[in-house]
Amino acid sequence: MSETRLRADSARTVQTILEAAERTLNRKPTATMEEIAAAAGVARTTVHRRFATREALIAALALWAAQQMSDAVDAARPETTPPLIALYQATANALAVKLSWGFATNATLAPGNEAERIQAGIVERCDRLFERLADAGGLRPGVTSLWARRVYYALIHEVCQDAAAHPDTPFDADAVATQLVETLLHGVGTPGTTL
Amino acid sequence: MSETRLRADSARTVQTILEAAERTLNRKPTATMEEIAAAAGVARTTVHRRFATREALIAALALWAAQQMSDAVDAARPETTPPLIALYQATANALAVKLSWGFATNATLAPGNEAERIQAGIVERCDRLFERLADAGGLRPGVTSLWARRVYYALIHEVCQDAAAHPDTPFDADAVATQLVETLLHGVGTPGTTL
DNA sequence: ACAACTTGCATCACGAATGTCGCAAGTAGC
DNA sequence: GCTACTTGCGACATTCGTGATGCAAGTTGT
Repeated sequence: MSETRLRADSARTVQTILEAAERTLNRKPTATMEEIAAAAGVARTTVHRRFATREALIAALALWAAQQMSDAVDAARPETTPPLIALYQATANALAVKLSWGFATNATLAPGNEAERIQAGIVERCDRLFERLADAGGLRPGVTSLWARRVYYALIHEVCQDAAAHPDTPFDADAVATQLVETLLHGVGTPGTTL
Repeated sequence: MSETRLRADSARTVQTILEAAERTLNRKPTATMEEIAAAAGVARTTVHRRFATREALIAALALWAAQQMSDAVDAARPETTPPLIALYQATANALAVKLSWGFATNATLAPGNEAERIQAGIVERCDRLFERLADAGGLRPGVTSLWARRVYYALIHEVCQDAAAHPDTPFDADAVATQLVETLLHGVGTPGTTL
């Protein structure tokens, strides 16, 4: 386990490649190593020097993004802050990250991946947040914290998909987070309406 | 434009291939023609005889699924039935179809595709349904019919993803549709709660 | 039974993408 | 300035998926 010392430019190259990979794969998930390298402004062989295989590159990308997402959620202190406040904060933070790392956060990973473990950790904290919300009487009767989280995830996904489809229009994370949480809690219907 | 007469077994083969393609590609979107052919119990060359290219196969698959979905929505008479009733009916019908044709309804198509036009038609009818719902006062102020439809689609997608992940557990389309519409209209939160 | 059609199988050509290597040139760090 | 590291470039082998073709065998429909 000898840690090879890296020169400064080397670390920068890795960053550049990861960012370019995200950009490229987000637009076109089947993009080749060639295209990714071109987007990063480096030769294809250089990419292979840093990431032995395509799979390794994507794994590194997913791990990097998962770390960012985990930090973004933690920044909302979901365990201690009042549930609704934490929910809003975590949403705004997560949206910003997911918008920048759309591909990396959705990438299909090989089982046993490190990124998968981190994502599982996020889901866990998210579930606990909704449980706290439920305990505080914030969830309608009949709604489990698990279902709430699934709906929550679905809304985040939808919002990011839409934002990615319109890269020209500006994205106000706070406004979108507000609308998202509002919809999550109250839906789109008039309070009285029912089947 | 001479319509070639087909023998009965030929038509059956096409059906078999399409169903096998759906099954196979749903589990593994990158599956090869070889794997699809194997799943259909035919030789790879036979698949190529029916569908010149892989793209053509997927296009046919998407078209087939889009037709089914369109019919499923129409069966709810979304233009004439009271909005909430139509919404529920269309949901239950659509869920059943989307569960059987998960890959085909999500497949990325080449622009100008026939299936894409049908899907656009569905979206249009769906939007009109939500507009009717809005006109009837069924949507909260501030909620546009477009946002309502986006949330609706997101919920459908989420529910089907989850169902596909647990193929062993039975799927009660009616129960799920009820929960889905309920959540769509009222969200997961307690009525009074707000930010 | 006969003709037309369809399928399976083996084979081939082709292109695309991946991954590896060696060498020359350039750059960071001391 | 010297050394060690990194990069770009060109070349190569390999693998994989696609698509086409010819032929023998089997099936359908009449």
